[in-house]
Amino acid sequence: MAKNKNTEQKIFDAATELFVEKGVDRTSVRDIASKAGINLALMNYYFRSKENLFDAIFTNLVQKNTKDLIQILDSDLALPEKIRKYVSAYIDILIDNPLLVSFFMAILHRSREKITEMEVVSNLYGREIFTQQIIEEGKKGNIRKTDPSHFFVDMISMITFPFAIKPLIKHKNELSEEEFNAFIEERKTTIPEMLLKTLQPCE
Amino acid sequence: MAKNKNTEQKIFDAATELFVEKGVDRTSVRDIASKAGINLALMNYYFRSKENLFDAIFTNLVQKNTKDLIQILDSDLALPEKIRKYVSAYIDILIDNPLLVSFFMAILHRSREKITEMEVVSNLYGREIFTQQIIEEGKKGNIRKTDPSHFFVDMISMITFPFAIKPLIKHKNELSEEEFNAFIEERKTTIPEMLLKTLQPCE
DNA sequence: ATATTGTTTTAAACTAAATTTAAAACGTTT
DNA sequence: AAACGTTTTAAATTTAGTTTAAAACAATAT
Repeated sequence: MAKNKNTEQKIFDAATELFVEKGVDRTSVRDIASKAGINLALMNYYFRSKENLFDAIFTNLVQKNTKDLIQILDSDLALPEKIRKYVSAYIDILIDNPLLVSFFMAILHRSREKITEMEVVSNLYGREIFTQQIIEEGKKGNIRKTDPSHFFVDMISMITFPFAIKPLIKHKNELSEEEFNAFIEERKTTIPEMLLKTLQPCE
Repeated sequence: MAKNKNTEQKIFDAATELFVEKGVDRTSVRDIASKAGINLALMNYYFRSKENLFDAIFTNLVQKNTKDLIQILDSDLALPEKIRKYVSAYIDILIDNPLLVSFFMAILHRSREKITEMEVVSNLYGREIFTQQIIEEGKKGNIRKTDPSHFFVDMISMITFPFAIKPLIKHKNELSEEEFNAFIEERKTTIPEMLLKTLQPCE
């Protein structure tokens, strides 16, 4: 009974480490088995396939890291504060978890449709409270009338995409790793600035 | 002599079609050979590897489609007009070439570094004239002083990323294919609006 | 016209990786 | 300790990409 959980966990842990280290595709099931000190076939016994194992790890990783994000969107903070916090928290997560970015890329690559089926991801998108908040504030005239679906897409695009093209940004701006991180840190203020400016009612 | 070009082209065409249809990873070299009606080994004879064939197709595709984009950025149009045209042209390209998006994802997935080495892609990024224009206009006080590298990243993020997460957007907003395209069409105006608003000097 | 040389094509082999199978080992329950 | 379910193992199978060695073909020189 203890051994049971143990083996499954050993596979999970070994795979996680290797996936971070070498990327999903460059990690073979044999690598995982050898690192976990188990037989090759056990990977298929516990997780039906490498793909499945990947999903399990990804789901776990997203779940752990995105609770806060959802809480922020669903909170009763005022829009400016909420947006600043959200952007900042989201960026911190992506800085701390390079794995998350490459996993996301891996999924978008394999089959873009798949992302829809993954509840953990789907859950992050289009929170009702935040959507309503933008509509309400628009009605009240506190902000310019804004389509929440565009606004949300704008926001997550500006947060996420730069991580996807990190090597390109580094190369084109001749940034070291630290300088890239500084660049990203700057975005914690530039992105909310831009978003809030669009929301301004003043013409 | 004719046969020569013929075979190479047949491989190229068959691979392109299959890559669109099933994605790069789910297309085997045997599929390509069979569709092109050629022997398996010819794929390696003409293109050294599947990866190479992929690169050839991608490079060709990008080259064909991005000449206009570069021209717009390098033109002497005023900023507002330039931004509107660029966003619109870029979106049109991505609507017309779903392959471009999935290829881009494929590359970012395999090795994010690779994108840096691909001149066709690297060329699109950080055009000197556009960068200078933003700095100059800032100095003249025509626009708010703006960091061109952030501005450019914001722009391409908002243009590109929504295509990457198309299934998620469709699903969450319950959009049909046509409605998604309409949504994207709207972005031809919302994105420039947002970008131009950030540039406004008025405080 | 035929031999030589270079190019293109073929069939078969090789390699590496994921997955499946069938049986052995282990534990629990009766 | 017998029977049953669970876990583990070693070996086989399958699927891909790539390589090899030779055959077919084409062009040119003898």
